[in-house]
Amino acid sequence: MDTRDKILKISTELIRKGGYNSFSFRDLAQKSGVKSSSVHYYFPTKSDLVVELIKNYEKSFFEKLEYDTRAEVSASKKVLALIKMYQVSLENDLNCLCGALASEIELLSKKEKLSVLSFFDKMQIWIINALKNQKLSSGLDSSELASIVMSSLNGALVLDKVQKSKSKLVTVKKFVEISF
Amino acid sequence: MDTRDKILKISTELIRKGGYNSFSFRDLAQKSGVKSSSVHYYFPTKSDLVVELIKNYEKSFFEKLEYDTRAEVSASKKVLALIKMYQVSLENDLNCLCGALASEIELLSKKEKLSVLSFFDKMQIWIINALKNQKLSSGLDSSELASIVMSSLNGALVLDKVQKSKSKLVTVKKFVEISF
DNA sequence: GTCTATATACAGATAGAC
DNA sequence: GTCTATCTGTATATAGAC
Repeated sequence: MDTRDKILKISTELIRKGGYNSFSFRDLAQKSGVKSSSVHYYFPTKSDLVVELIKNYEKSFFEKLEYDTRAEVSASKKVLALIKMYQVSLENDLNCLCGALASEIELLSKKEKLSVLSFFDKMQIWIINALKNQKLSSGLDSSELASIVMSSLNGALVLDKVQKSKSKLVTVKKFVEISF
Repeated sequence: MDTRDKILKISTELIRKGGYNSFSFRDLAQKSGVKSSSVHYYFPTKSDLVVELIKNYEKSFFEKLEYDTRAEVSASKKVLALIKMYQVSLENDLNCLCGALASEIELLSKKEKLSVLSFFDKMQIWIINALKNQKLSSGLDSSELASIVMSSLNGALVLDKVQKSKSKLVTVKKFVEISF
């Protein structure tokens, strides 16, 4: 992996652990084996770096999701693949990148905000699409159910990192299994 | 309000907007009309300040919740009062204090972590208790339903601040209304 | 209880050599 | 592409006067 990719990888992980203000160019420099001026060579400002890393995250997130559900037809199996991705995050003690940034959305620049928004809009569309033409046993329509899945998934990941013994992600999984 | 209370109020709001690292003692000083050394007079370290403000938040949060549900007997009405509190947060463009801190839990000191944990443990107990002896139409038991409510509530607040047009909190409300 | 003044460390960012 | 060196500003925190 070249220096640029190392910087992107390291900074993504740091945001997922502690948010936007939890790391500096010096941290990135040290962890990627160069000096901070070299980090600025690739990414003039922190905002440039963050915008790019969100785009990368979005791309690889949905590519993986598409790949993992390429053979699935049932709504439940598709959504379960999404949940699985959150469970992998939890196992690695990582937040969702955009979830972490969303909780400090007011501090972000316009471009950063729009990138975070794009991620969640895509996720919502993906879930709604997965639920299409599916008989739903609850009293919610597919768009509402998508909302609940998305909210609970993002909330559960954050809470499971705090309340280590009570897996809320597992409960979301059960909820999906019995709802559709 | 005296200086100490001002500092607590201001810092709570700042964390709810941008997290632990989004403000400094100088910010607090400026906004409360004193110098930063005076902030240190009340709270020697930032951690001292944060631990105290979490405790205050927890106390007033559950006092309000108890007060708002003092006359309610139905599980649904009780949980709706909790949801209402999140909706008020959203209207004021504020995260849940402990939600904001939870998403950067790894950066916190032991005492801070335990304070955040205490808040969510209390909330979980409160919801489970509200659901006690309630007939549930979904296939989840009361403790599982409490998990879903808690996760979706915390997730929805964060997401609603990003995706302004799609109120996920409203959907959580609808979910609770039809579930019990 | 609030101040001035300061210590020490670190932030984001840039100039210019190699 | 990476470096050294540096600018300017800010961070947490403390000493000591009033």
